[in-house]
Amino acid sequence: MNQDRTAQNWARQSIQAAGLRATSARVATLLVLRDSSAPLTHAEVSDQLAEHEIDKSTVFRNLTDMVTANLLRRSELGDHVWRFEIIGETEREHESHPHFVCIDCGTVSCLQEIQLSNKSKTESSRLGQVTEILLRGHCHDCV
Amino acid sequence: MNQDRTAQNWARQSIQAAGLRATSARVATLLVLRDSSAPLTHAEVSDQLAEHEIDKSTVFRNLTDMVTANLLRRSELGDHVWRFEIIGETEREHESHPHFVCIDCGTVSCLQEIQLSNKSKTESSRLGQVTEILLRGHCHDCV
DNA sequence: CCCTTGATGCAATTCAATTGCAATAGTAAT
DNA sequence: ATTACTATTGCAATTGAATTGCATCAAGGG
Repeated sequence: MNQDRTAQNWARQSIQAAGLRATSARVATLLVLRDSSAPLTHAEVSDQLAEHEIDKSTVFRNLTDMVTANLLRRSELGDHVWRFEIIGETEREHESHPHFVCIDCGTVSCLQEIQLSNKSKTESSRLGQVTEILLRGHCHDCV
Repeated sequence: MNQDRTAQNWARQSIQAAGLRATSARVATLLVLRDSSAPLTHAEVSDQLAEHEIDKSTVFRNLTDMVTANLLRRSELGDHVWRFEIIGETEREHESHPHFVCIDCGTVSCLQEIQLSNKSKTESSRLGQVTEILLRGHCHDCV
């Protein structure tokens, strides 16, 4: 209970800090994702929030709003379903570090510094300006 | 013309070798993908085949059939759209080359070889086995 | 407490993906 | 070349997630 109160305050503050109104639907959404160890699909979040009688279109809009506000990350694991997960406080600042996504469990890991070899840098710069590097594969827990 | 004939024979043989009937729709589909320097979406393939009066559901079924038959690779590059590309003869089916996706116009390009620096390789291998590398950014046309 | 404006619920819509089925066409056998 | 078998096709219809319109509601600054 006290725990819940603390968590709610945290959620409330996070949401407001991101410039959004701290509605009960958003607080509930954020807490669901906070308590999940893996990214959740829109449907999974919706299911969990159904008991709170929150409409799925509201869930959808809130998820995308919070992605825009940089509270959540939306990722695609290769199965054509969007998944959402909390972006940790510490990583929120530098948004452009490389990520490793496990295509089995969906876990997203942040890499400190990924460098391309010089040759690869040359080749990719011919195409454009690279702003994001994403590695996909199987994490050690899933292999 | 002679060129076309040769290409058609190649397509025909590839399809039959994969255990499928070499229908004109499949030959045309395979040639479209063969002549593309980047993976194409189902819609893009369909558009190109519209002049041959091939139905989009046929295109869809053929694409997935050829994926199953290991002639094509279906991949998801983070924008929630399936793309299809030829699996090169020399490529093993589980390996894929890196892609560059323009986050403005959505254009996808294939890269020959992207190498991570040694340090980065070490760091990523700590997390798991990397099977796919994806670069995102702004292509020259969009900057 | 009021007011403004963002957020919500519900219904409706969009759009790609997918399926059912009768007609058609590719292949191997004759 | 003809036949027979069945995979494949075209078309229409369906599915289902994603998305929007709009009237109503509520968060939070003043």
